[in-house]
Amino acid sequence: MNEEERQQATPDLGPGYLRIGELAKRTGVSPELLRAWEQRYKLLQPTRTAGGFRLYGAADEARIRRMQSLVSGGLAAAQAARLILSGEPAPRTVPASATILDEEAANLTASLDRLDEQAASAALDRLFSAYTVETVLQDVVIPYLHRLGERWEVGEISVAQEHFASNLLRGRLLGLAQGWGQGQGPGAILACLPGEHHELGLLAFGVALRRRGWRIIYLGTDSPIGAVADIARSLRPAVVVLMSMNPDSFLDHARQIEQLAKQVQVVIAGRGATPEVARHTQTHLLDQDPVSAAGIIDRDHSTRDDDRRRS
Amino acid sequence: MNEEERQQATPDLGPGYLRIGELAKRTGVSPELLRAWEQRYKLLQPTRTAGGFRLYGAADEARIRRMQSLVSGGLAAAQAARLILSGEPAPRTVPASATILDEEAANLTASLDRLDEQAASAALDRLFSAYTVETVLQDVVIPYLHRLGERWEVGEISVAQEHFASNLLRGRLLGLAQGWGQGQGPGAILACLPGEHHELGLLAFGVALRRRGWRIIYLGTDSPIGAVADIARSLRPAVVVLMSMNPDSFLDHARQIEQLAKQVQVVIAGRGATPEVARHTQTHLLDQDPVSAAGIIDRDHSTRDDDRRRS
Amino acid sequence: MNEEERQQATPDLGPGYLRIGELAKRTGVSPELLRAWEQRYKLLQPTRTAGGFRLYGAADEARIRRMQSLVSGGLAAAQAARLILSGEPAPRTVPASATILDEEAANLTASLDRLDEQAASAALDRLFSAYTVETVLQDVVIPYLHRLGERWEVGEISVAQEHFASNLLRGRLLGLAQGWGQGQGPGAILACLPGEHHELGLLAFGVALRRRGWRIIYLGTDSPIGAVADIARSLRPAVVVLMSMNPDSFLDHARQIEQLAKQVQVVIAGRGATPEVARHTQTHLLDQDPVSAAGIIDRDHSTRDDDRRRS
DNA sequence: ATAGGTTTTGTCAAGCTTTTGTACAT
DNA sequence: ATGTACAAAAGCTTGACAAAACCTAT
Repeated sequence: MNEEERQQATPDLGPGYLRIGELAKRTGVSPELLRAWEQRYKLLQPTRTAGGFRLYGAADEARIRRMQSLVSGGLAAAQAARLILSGEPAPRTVPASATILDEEAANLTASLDRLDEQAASAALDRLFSAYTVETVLQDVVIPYLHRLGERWEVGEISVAQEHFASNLLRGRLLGLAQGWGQGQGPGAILACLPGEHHELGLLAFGVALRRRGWRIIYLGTDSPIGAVADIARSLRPAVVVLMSMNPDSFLDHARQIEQLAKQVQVVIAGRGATPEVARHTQTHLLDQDPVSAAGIIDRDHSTRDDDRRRS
Repeated sequence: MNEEERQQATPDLGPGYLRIGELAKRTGVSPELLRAWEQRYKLLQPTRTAGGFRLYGAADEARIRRMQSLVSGGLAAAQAARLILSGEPAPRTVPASATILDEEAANLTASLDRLDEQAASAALDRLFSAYTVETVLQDVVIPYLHRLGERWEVGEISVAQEHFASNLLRGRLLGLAQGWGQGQGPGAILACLPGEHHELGLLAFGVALRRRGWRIIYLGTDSPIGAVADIARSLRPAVVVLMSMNPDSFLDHARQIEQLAKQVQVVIAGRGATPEVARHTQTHLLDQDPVSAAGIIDRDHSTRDDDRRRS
Repeated sequence: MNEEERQQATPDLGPGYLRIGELAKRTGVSPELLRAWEQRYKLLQPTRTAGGFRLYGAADEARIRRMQSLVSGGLAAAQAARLILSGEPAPRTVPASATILDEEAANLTASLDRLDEQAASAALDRLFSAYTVETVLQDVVIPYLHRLGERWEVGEISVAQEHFASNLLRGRLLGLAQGWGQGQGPGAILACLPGEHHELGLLAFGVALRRRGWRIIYLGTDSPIGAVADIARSLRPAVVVLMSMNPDSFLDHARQIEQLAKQVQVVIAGRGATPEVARHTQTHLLDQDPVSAAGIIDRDHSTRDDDRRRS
């Protein structure tokens, strides 16, 4: 049974539709205990079938969940029941959490390794709800990608695992990227050089930059310089970021890049972006991790802006 | 047989065209069970051939599928049938192929009603990953909050349910709000007037405004005007937004608000923000839903900005 | 009288006047059965020669073909005949109010062309909130992608526009894909062959298949067959889908694919998947649009499942 | 928690009828 | 060509049954 069906099956009206077994399965409270709570505290008053079976409704389910949360919060069952029946709001308990970061990071690695999408997504959810996007990217995602590359090179990991993990992370990053073209902030065009198909780092960079209020125009993998230049001319972004893992990629298109750099600020990134390449192409070099890089670009731009205003 | 032919073969009108074997093949429910459901629950009322063979129509097929979904969702057959028969006033209503938006929205409501945090979070996850933040806020969250309020007034919903839902949604909105003070965009100070404890609308507004690149300084519920004014003086935001559900709240602090409005653009929002209040306090009125409101504020600000540049 | 003579003996009484034997040969329905249908259901009312021979026209042939299609679609003969005689033109599933659909589709195209992320996202939101996922994919996204390809070939569109649009759509599809590895349904491994970097079609297929309850393991672009095989061995999916736009891609790996096809059902798709390739590699061919293809795979699997259970 | 009894629900079987494609005699 | 016959396939009704789920009470 999949989740949607189960949820569909819970209409929020009327007399009661769930038999005790299903209610038990849904809430995790045993049928015996459900009957006990009914008898002892009158917590529930299910309707009955002609034959005598109990039938519970959505309100009953809510009451049970409330009961669970109160009891697990330390209240005695009788008190919890009284509280619920009196209609008082619950004192909410806040589960405090300590250093989940490393734990969840390990979790994520393990989940991705065994192609368990659900577990990996859950781990990412927990991470994103406990830490800032920047922290998760910088301390979990990027390091993970590095290790993924290394493990792949050593043959510790199959291509399939690598693909699976990349695709899942790409999906999450694109989720964070949603709407990153909106707004009034400075614009940035992001592109991978022709032949380059690794885009996760660039995506992470884009997300981090967006978080600082920038407007992102994302061209993605394998983008011809000419196309980037066209767009740059019409959109006049504050910066163009070109990424490649291979230095030769940059050198092969050195002339075009240099040309582009005369019209707009061009920044090069990725393992292929070396000081030498930057010198050759008259561009700026970005060799930090994506999140720091976004910080630097942002700072740079604002100070330059400030200077302009001052003068 | 290909798909089109099969669909062609299922006209959705009239007396019925499928014999029991074919219906069984299509739905995966055995002929015996189909007859049992008919006899026991009157779930189907097929027409008959002269010789007595049952003939089913598309509506019957839909009913069977609904039945399957409910039963696989844990309902007992009798209850599932009752539900289907009760919820079907029109002979031919919409087949359950609703869009994900409606489906998940209904899902969210049901989950929140029965205090099922996990299911509610999952529904929100699906919504946020399938739709823009703006759409989810405008078409799901805000309408839900309205209905929540109405249902609460009518007593259709318990205090616990209302608290549960509010807290969960607040958590999600705060998640979206993460890092919203960063960046270079125009700043906005958001605050609820003293005594005002409803902040969800204001949060949604903040999120929408952030998505347009603004920098949000959020003071939250029950904020003294003096504190707002202090911060406004030091941070010089482009706009200050004051919210309250109660007109008197505004009027009680009219003088302070008017004073504040002389130093910075002040906008009032919430059900308590009436044209009269705006006139009294020399402020601007924002009476749309939070997402549209954010759009208006943003547009206003950029045009004013443009004008300034032009002049 | 031999065949030729018989035909010669049939003077042109006008276009399309057929005697029963010829009609039988054309439609594959035996003369006896044709007469039976005429008598029992009045399905046909052929004119007669002076000697009493039946003469059928084109309309009769059409009726027979319709009858065949309906019957092979599961209808009983009597019902099929009734349907045909009732004179309705095949109640096809009509796309609801095609106007909004087309309008928003045009909107989407325009937005994407001018790199307006916000507008494009909004258009997609409206589409997804008004129509089924299947409808939007089949009637908007897939056609759009086709046109995109064509326009790109003709040079009507810049590479940058193509990249931008692809990335945005990919983001949305991945959003819909969220959680698609979960659940209990049959599993499918999806991969593009080595060298193939177009994945949007495959993503759409995955989304559609997920909507039917399948569990998706997505390997994405440029996946070595070896990796696919590894995973297939350990996960034992119900089907493996390989996609490529280039027939040579398939042929280059024909041996590996054939090997894989011995262990698990392999289906090939994409423009490169030709009947010839399928024969060569002992795989099944999928040449419909992604959404229909998902339907076919799903039906195939359930019927095969049924058969197995029955035997 | 267990024991002993009841309800619910899917499945099966027996004996008979209808439907439908095909065969045969005139 | 016609009309009738026939047999396989598919269906109908009634009745029964057993596993699963549920009840009460100890």
